[in-house]
Amino acid sequence: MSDDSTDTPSGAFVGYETCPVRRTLTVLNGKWKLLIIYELLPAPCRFNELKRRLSGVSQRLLTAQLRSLEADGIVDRLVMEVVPPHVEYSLSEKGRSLQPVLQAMEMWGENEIKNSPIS
Amino acid sequence: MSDDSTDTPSGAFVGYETCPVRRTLTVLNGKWKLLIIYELLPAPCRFNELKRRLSGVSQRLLTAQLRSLEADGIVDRLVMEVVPPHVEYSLSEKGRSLQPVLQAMEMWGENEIKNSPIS
DNA sequence: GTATGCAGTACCCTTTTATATACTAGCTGC
DNA sequence: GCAGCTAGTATATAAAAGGGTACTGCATAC
Repeated sequence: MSDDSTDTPSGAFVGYETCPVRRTLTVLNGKWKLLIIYELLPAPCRFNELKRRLSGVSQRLLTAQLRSLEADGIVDRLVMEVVPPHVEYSLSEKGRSLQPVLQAMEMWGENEIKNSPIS
Repeated sequence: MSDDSTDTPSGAFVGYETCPVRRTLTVLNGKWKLLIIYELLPAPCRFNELKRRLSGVSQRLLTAQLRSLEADGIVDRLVMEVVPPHVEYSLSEKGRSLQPVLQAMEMWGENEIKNSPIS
């Protein structure tokens, strides 16, 4: 693995520095990230409640994706030093600014469900 | 492996039948799918040109994701029986209707690049 | 005759995601 | 005392997705 200037961080698309869509997809790369943001849009949420609402994610993966979103400044993590532990996840301003993306997906999905219902 | 009603197709989110966002994310699940749609938005494109423009995808994966998008009715595949082979990929109406999603991502990415440039 | 382009397929390997379990630490409820 | 709650970490294993490269068959280009 040579460390030349064409290398991109793990999971990043070539050209993510200058292409807006590639940049966005690099940040949102991860199966659960958009869903996490979607669940946090209406209100902050604690870890276990988030896990229940996502129904299907393991705590291992949920932790990893939350940490990644936190590192990218999308999600804020507020730890209250009480017993039992209380950790609240919320969207940063940067995270909330993704709302139009989620909204467009929601609209497209609504149309899809109407036109091609599953059962 | 029991075949009860909670089973979902491979890659699908629990609740994709009724939740619009889960439904959209299920269709768009795949690292290159949104980027493929983005590249096809302005004009149809042939296989190898698409591969060059995506720069980073392997032909194996590009084929697989195009087939999946075709199965979901997002992309149309037009084969011209000539030598050398000429296969043109284009967006269906359903595919073009994803433009607002890409547009929202493009706008978010533009802002990101402006506020946190990489180099 | 060798090189290149097209649109893939076949084979193998690595990374990511999924599942499952055990463990932490203090507090509450029984 | 023991179980259960919180929000994780650690470990192991397995399945799924992603990635690299060689190869095809026919045609044109050199």
